[in-house]
Order: sequence, then structure tokens, then C-alpha cells
Amino acid sequence: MSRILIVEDEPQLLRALTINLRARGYEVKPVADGRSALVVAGAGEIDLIILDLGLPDMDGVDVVRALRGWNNVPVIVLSARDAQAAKVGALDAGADDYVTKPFGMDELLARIRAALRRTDSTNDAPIVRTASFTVDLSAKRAERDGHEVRLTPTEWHLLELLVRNPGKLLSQQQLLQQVWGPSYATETNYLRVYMAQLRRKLEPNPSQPQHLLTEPGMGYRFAP
Amino acid sequence: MSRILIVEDEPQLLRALTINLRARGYEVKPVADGRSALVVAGAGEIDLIILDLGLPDMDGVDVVRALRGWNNVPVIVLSARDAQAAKVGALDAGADDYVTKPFGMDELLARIRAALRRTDSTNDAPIVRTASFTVDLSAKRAERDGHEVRLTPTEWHLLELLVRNPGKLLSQQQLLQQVWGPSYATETNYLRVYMAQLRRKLEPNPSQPQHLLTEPGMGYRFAP
DNA sequence: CTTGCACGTTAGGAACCCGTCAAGATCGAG
DNA sequence: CTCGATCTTGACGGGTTCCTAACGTGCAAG
Repeated sequence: MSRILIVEDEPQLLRALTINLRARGYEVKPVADGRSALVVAGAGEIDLIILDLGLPDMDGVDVVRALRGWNNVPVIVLSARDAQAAKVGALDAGADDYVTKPFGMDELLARIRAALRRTDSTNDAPIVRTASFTVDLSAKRAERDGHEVRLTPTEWHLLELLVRNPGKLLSQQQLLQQVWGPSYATETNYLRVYMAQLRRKLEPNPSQPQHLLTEPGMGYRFAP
Repeated sequence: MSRILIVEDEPQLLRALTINLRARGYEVKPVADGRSALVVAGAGEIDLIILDLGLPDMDGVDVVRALRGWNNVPVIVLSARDAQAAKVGALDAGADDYVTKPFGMDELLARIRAALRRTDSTNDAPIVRTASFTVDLSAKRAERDGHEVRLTPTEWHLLELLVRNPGKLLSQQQLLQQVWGPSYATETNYLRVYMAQLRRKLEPNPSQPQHLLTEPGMGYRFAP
């Protein structure tokens, strides 16, 4: 069964969550602050993290960011009802889902199942094909019409994000923060330039893209 | 069977409701003021609360607000016909639905069933389907008759709020504040414009909407 | 019937976003 | 140091979205 790391400073809630998840057959590691969370996560063997944003020692968003530096384990964030901004920040930093307090145990369990299901399915499809090009994620190669296409590191990073989330809309902030880092969230210029380059290299008709799509005002989407 | 807390200061009505609901098999806790309501609710084991806004000791809106601090049990508000403002306030504070006095027992029972059903249904499906359209919240995609429908950021934001609270009535203030920000709470014009656009894009017959419903004077509701 | 109110509908200009291009700036290899 | 590749930055035109105000409609009260 899956191993879950719970990071929550309220002892009552931490205990309740631990008991409930153990009762469902999960293996649970409860910790009460961000530092311990990073240590335990660093030790590996964790399939999912449940993280309260309101921690005593660190900003929860920083915890997510630190994790994302070397790990892609799914993170579900817990946040107070009024902490809208922190929630958004955590998602941008790479959290997978969020639950607003107060929440029902059923809802949390459902989101845990969903998150675990997601990682199961995404890891075993390293080659993505479309009508006009092919991307091999494990070999880091892209092909078009049988010829290999050379991509720069930045181009590759951006393409990988899009292709790993087929059909899903990725916001500009999400993309910018993942590719360029947290402080570049407003440099939408970069996105325009690099999306144009990817299209020029991969799309048959770059001015009418069929797979690397723009959703005005919202972000970009890869259509398989 | 479900446990219902009734908060009502008129003894006659309290008694009538209690008898009626018990006859339907619900377990009922009748109380006559706000303070007792919070105590009983705090003890837990309550699946739904029916709350009269005209209480002797506390403003009903404050009761809702206090509840929402630590609990997300559904709340149905009872209000006199002329207490329009209080009703809206209660919805903004987090109430789920309202019934105007005088009301029929059938109507109240129907709303009770709806509210209980809502919490039962495991909320893990980020894909919402109706007879005429489909909304995928995680991919940020909307479909109608198999075709994708393009929504602008504002349209999407509004639709997402409605769809994430199926069956629940969202007041105009709630919607305006969430989508446009706290200072736009009175610009009801925006809502009319954007609701019309959503209906035009999603409803088969926009002038007779079946899923994006108006509650005159109160707000809007998404009916699955 | 008149009046007032809330909602639906429409349209146009302002503000914003995106694709494109090209010229520096930076970096690493030889 | 020189050179090429890559990344950053700024500017512009065209398209989309948003805001705003006006008008139309249905309903209920007087």
C-alpha cells in the first residue's frame, strides 16, 4: 500500500488524519513542521505528501518549491478558507491539488486516490506521438517527419511540461515558474518567444498550430 | 439515517418540524437559540442544519459564520419573506440553501434530500457532466455536443465557481467578489452579461436555461 | 394601466494579450 | 580570445477580451 507523509502542525488534526488514513490501509508518516517534512521526504520511500500551508517554521509554498527541486511526488495542500493567495502560490510551485479547511474526510480520501492514480498512469508513457511529431521523454529526443529535431534545453523543458500533461491547460505562471524559476512568473514574453520556436520546429504550419495551442488569457495546452 | 439539527425560536414551528422530520426517519435535535445550536453542532454527529435567521439571541448570519470556522456541514436557512438582506448575508457567509417562510413541508424535505445527497456524492470527479455539456475542471475544458467550447478567463472563472458547488445557490455578491474582487460586489451588471454568455455557449436553448439557473433577487445556481 | 425593479441582450471602444521579429547579452567550446 | 549557440529584451501590429451603457422584457405592486 502507498506511503503518505502528513505535514500538519495542529496536533489534533494530525492525529485524526493519521488514524483515518492508517485505517484505510495507508502507511503514514506524521510530522509537524516543514523541516522534518523535507528530511523525511529526502529519505525517499514516499508516494504522496499532504501538506498544511500554515506551518510554524516555514512557508508551505517554500516547502513545495524545495520538494520540486529534486522530487515529483504528488503534493496535496491543506489551506484555510481565506488563504486563497497561498493556495494559488502552492499550486504554482508545483502542488498537485488542494483541499480547503474545513474539509470532509471523504473528500480528502478521494483526492488522495486521484493523486495516486495519476502518478501511476503518467509514469509509463514516455513516448508521445502526434500526427506531425514524436517526443521520447526518456531519451530526450524529438522527431518530425522521421528526422530528429534539435531542441535547446529551455525549449525541451517547456515541451516536456506540456507533453507530460496532454490535454491539460497549463497556466502561464505554472509554465514560467517551472521552466525559469519562481521569480519569473510575470515574464510572459519568454513564453511567447519559446512557444513560437517550438511551433516553428515541430508544427507543420506554425501560424496555425494543431498541437501546441494557445488559450488566450489562460495559458497553453498540448493536444495529442 | 441522517441527523438534523433544527434551530427555530417559534415553539410551534419547531415542534411541527421535529415531528415531521422524525416521521420521515430522520434523527432530529431541536434547539431554540443560536448558542445552543453552536454547542450541539460542536459536539459533532450532525449531518445537516436547518437554521431560522430570526433568533432571539444571535444574528443568524453570525451563527453560519461561526459554524463555517470549523465545520462544513450543509446549512439550510429559513427566513421571513421580507428578510431579503439577511438571507443574502447568510448565503455569503456560507449557507447552502434557503427556504422562505411560509413554506411547504414538501419543499423543505426536497431541499434536505438535495443537501444530503450533495455531501454524500464523493466529490472526486473533476469532470462534471450534464445533459447538454461537460466541464473538465482539471484540464480546464468545456464541451458541448462533442465539440470543445472556448471560454474566456472570466467566463471560466464564473463557470468553475458554479460547477464546483452543484445545486448550491451562490449569491450575486459571492460570485462578484470571487471573480472580480471584493470591490465589485455591486456590479450586478457584469454577472448578467457573463451569465448570458455562458448560457449562449453551453445551453441548448439559452433563453430557457436548464443548468445555469437564475434565482431572482438572490443569485445563481448550477443544476447538474 | 402605470410604475418600478430585476434580469436579459446587444454593441462598440478601451485595454490587454499574443505572435513575430531582430538586436544585444551571455555562455561555453575550442 | 573568438566564434557560435542560446537566452534575454524591447517594440510593433493584429486580434481577443473586458468593461460599460443603453435598451428590451417580464413580473409584481400600487
